[in-house]
Amino acid sequence: MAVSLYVSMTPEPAFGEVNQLGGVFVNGRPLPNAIRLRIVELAQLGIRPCDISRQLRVSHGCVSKILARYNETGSILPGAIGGSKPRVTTPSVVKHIRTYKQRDPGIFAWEIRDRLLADGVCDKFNLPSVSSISRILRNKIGNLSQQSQYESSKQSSHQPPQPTLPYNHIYSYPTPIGASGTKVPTPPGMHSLPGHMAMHRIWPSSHSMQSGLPTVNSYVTAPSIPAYHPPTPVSPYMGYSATTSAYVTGPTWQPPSGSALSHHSCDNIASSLAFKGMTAHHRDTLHPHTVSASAL
DNA sequence: TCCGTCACGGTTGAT
DNA sequence: CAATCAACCGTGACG
Repeated sequence: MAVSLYVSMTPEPAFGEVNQLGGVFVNGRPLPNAIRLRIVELAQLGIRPCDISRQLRVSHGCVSKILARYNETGSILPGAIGGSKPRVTTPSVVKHIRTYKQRDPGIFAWEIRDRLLADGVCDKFNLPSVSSISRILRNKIGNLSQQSQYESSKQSSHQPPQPTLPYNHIYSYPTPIGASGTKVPTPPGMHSLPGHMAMHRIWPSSHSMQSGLPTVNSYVTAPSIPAYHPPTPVSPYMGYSATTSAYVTGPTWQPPSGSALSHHSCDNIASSLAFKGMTAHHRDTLHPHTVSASAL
């Protein structure tokens, strides 16, 4: 069912839906990291998934999924949503194209294409089309002199996180998940979490979790689930604030763009429990498609 | 009653 | 610049 809580008709996500357990969620969007974290923590305390489900008012399917993922990958974080993997324009290909272009600025796209094939950079299956190469030349290599590389253009380009950051980046993906295999060619072992700029915008979580693990009791002992709080148009997750006031000092829901982000680094949970024990390495198993780029 | 799984309707972001 | 597409999401229902 998931009663919809549209308050008036605001197009913004200043609403949520209520599941059968009375929990608030936003369809299509991940649960806040704070909730994910609590699911894992409660599970680690030996609380059964069904109880976690009831306590946090998250569907048991979701609890199951999050716990399963955590057990498998060590991450509480959701996967990378959206986007599509570069099918042919992998960083390696871009790099080669760039090299060709540097060596011969007058080179044609079709010549580049031939060379990619000839040099074994691509085979006939992943050979970029001429138009793709043109686009690469235009978009990614357009300014050879100042950009060192595709990667750097991707990563160093956002020095101060702009409010227009893509949503996905609010999550700190301490894993190739976010960078998921081919997306961002983050070398293994990286811990270049965008974590410091994570989550400010949306999820009300983790602000008050200054240091690592919050003591679980802070919410475990909460008066278990007062009657569902009628949500206000503020944050779809404010229902949680009732039981876990510690979590909800954060910003309320903001429209995904243009909102003034008050940035203090806050995504500590990612670094604390986002991974069991491990800090920055060993993430190979993380994603079913941690593919291809590894071969680069 | 618990829990794993999956269809569904949804969002997101690269191409 | 809009559309497309494939990734992911949590819910809810089934077994």
